Amino acid sequence: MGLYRAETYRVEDSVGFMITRLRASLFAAVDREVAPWGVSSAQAAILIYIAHGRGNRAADIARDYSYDTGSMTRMIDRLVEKGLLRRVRDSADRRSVRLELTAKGRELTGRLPAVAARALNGLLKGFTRAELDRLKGLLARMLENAV
Amino acid sequence: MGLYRAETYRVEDSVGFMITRLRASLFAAVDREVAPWGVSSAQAAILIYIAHGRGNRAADIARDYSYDTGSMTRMIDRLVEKGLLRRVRDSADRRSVRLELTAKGRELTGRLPAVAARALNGLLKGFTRAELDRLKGLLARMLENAV
DNA sequence: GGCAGTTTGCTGCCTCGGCAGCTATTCAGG
DNA sequence: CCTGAATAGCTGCCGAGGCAGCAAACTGCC
Repeated sequence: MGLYRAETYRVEDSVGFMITRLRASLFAAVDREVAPWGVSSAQAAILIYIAHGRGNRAADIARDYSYDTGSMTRMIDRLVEKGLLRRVRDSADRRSVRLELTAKGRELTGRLPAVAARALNGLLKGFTRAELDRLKGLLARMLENAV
Repeated sequence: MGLYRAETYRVEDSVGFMITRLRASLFAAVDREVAPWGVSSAQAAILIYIAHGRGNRAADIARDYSYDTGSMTRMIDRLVEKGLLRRVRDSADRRSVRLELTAKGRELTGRLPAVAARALNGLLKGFTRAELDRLKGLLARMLENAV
């Protein structure tokens, strides 16, 4: 019925296994670069999101990244504590908290996309543009199948 | 120089972002199925590894999954506590701990590959064998680039 | 206006995983 | 045989996420 079958299932042959290792390797590469700046790869992703202006409420980020709102609260706690982010209560919808980059946060965030691009390019060494597009197409189809 | 550039970097366009979401979705699907049996997707991966006989020491698993040995210790703690695994000190090399499935562990582990296959097939709906092979080939090349 | 249902964010509790530091054991070279 | 290096596992500490439960605020419908 499907491409994988229980009887022949091998961990090392699983797309899930490969994806898991790739993710770990990618995050580790970014972490190595941004750790001296006092942030982590996960924190960097949040900062980039806000800087790109795709939304600035915790709920926006949680939805787009399909993160848990509880995780978001604590993630923002850490970023606020580091002086990179500011919580501003929304006067129109008093449930919401608007997130704003501080000057320090903006300065740091400017350097982050280059790190992300470098880490990705490291994994994509030897790839042509067409191969990257093919890969993204396949991954996008898997994501559409995901709930 | 590379396929990704800092100036045009967009999170939603990043292979890293896609991989992260796919991994989360896959693990969540497995978790939903195995949670009633009292284990998690991460624990299931360990059990399958041992059942397949590719090694039965904590260090083997840590190396093959590139896990931290401290994480392994605690993971094994949880599996032992659930009565699925047994620690047996190796008499030949007294530093090592051999891991053995209990009867309960063997019984459970027999059902796990089917769950993994089902979850993967869910994400791969609509994929041909050739497309899966192409995807695995691209991911394998990225893994070779990884440290 | 009032009530039900939804959304937003927070909290406690849990698993997962990395890092650094430690002990015990084994191994390799002199 | 002895010393130094490598290996296996354990521990404390931390960040990351999911889940359930909560209060406050908003929305829609009557």
